[in-house]
Amino acid sequence: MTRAFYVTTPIYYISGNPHIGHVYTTVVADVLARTARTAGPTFFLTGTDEHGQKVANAAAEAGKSPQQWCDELVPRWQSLFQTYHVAYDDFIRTTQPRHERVVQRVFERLRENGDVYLGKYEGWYCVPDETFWLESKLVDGKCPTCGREVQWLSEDDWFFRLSAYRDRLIEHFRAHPQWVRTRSVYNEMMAILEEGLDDLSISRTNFDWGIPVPDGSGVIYVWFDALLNYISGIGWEQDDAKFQTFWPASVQLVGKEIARFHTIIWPAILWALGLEAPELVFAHGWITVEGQKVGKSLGNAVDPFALAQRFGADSLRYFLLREAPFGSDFSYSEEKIAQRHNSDLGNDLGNLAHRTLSMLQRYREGVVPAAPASLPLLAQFDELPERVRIAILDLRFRDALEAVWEMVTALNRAVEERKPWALEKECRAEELDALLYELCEGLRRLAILLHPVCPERMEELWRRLGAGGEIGAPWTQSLVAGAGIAPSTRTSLGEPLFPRIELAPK
RNA sequence: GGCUCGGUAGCUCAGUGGUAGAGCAGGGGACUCAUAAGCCCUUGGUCGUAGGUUCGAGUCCUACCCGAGCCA
Repeated sequence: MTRAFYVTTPIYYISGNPHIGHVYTTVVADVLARTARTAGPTFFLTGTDEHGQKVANAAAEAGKSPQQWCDELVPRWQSLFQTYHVAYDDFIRTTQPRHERVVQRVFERLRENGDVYLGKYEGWYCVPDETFWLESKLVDGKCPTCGREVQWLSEDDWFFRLSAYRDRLIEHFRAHPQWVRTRSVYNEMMAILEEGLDDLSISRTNFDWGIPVPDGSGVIYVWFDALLNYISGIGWEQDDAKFQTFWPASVQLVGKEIARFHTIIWPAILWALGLEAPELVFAHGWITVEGQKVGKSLGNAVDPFALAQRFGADSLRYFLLREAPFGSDFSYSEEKIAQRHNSDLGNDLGNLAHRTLSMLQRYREGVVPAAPASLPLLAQFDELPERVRIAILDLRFRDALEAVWEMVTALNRAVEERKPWALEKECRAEELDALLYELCEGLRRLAILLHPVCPERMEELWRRLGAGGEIGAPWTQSLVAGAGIAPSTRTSLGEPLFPRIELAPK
C-alpha cells in the first residue's frame, strides 16, 4: 500500500556552529523516517551546504581554506545528530564530487534546453544573506533583513529562466492547495507568484568558492547548487533504481525563511529537468527563547549539546514534538522542557513502566506470566497504531502523542482499579497474572509506538521487558495478534527511565 | 504602505453556526505497586476590542488594537 518514503531536511549552511533550530528540523525528519520505515522503504537525507561567499569569508577570518574550514565543522553537525539519536540514511556535503558532478550536469542540461542563458546582472547584494536587493528595498542603503552593508554587483551572469514557469507554478499551487504547508506560507508564496517572477541569476564571478560553471567562468550560485542536493543525494543520473524509487520526495522540511527557494525556484528547476515537484514542502516556524528569536547574532543561542546533556536527548525530542503543533513558532524554556519531561515522560510513562516491572519483580520474580485468553484492556487500542502512523505522516506530532497518552493513562488507571497488591494479598493469582501480562504487553506496544520519538529510551525499555524481535520492525509484524510478549520472558527493573528533573528555583 | 497568519481558562493549545473543551499548573479526597509518581473529584474563561449578519457566532462580515511573518 505504501510508496517509498523520502524525507529531506535543508542542508545546513556551515558558517558557524549548530543550534537548537537545526536539531528541531532534523529530529522531525528523523521521526518521520523512523515511522515510515515501519511501513516500507524509506530514505532520509540531510547534510551540509558548504559553498558561497559567506563560508569563504568565515574561513578566511579563521585563517583557513574554505575546504579545511568545512572539513573541520562538518563533524560538529554529525556528532550533534548522533547525540540526538538521528538515524539518517545519508549525509550529503555539497563539496562532494557526487554532488558537484550533478550540479554541473544540471547546469549543462538546462543550458542546452535554453532554461539557462547568459545575461548581465547589476544590483545590490547582501553577502551574509546571499540575497539580491532592489535599490528601493534597501533601508538606509543597507540590507533590510540584517542591516549590514550591501555590495554593488555588475557582472555577466548566467540566468535561470524562472519567469517561464510562473503560470505552471500558479496552476500547481491551485491544483495542490496542500502541497505547501503551513497555510500561511502557502498564501505568501501565492502572493509572490501573483506579483510576477524575474529570472534568477545563478552564477557569480566576484569570488570563487563554489562549483565552477562548466565551460565558462565563475561559480554557480550557492542556492542553485544547494537545492540540487535533494536529487544528487539519491543518485540522479547515477543510480537510476534508487532515484526512481524515491523521487519525488514525500516531505521536504524547511524553515519558513527559505520557503521561497523550495516552493518557487525548486519546482521550476525540477520541471526544467523533466522531473516532478516534491509532494509536500513543509515550512515550519521558529523556536524562540522566552518569545525571542534564537540566533547567533542575538546572543541567546543555546548550546544543543548542553541541552541534551541536561535533559536527555529523548526528552528534548519529545518536547519539540509535543509542546506545540508542528508548523507554528513556539517558545522554548528550560522550565517547559523540565515540566514535559517530569509530567509526561517521568510521571505518566516512566512511572508506569517502573511500577509494572516493580510489581512483576515483587509478585512474579520478574517473569512474564502466561498470556490470558484475551486482552480486554488493550483491545480498545487496536486502532491506535494506525491513528498514530497517520497523524505522524501528516506531521501532526502533537495529535499522535496525545493519542498514545490515552493508552498510557488507561494502563495507569487499570492499575488503580484492579489493585494488583490486593489481588496478591487475596491470592487471586489468575487475575493478577492476566493483569501483569497485559501491562507488560501494553508497555511493549508503547515502546514500539514511541520508538520513533524517543528511540534510545524506548530501546532501553525494550531490553528491560526482554521483548523479542526488533523494536523498529514493521508494525505489521510487531503490532499484530500473536506478536505479544512471550510468557516466561525474564524482565529487569532498572533505574527509572526518565528520572525526575529538579530545576533550581528562580 | 500592501498582504498573510494568529490573539479561547495561570501556561501550551483543541474547537469553522446550535447550550465554552483538553493537558499541565492550583485546590480537595481515597489508596500504596511506583520516580511524594499514579487514580478520583474540583476552582478557573463576558472566546483581543467595537459594530454587523443570523432564530442562534469563539465559529461568517466590517473596522480597529496587539503579536509574528511575507513583499522578485
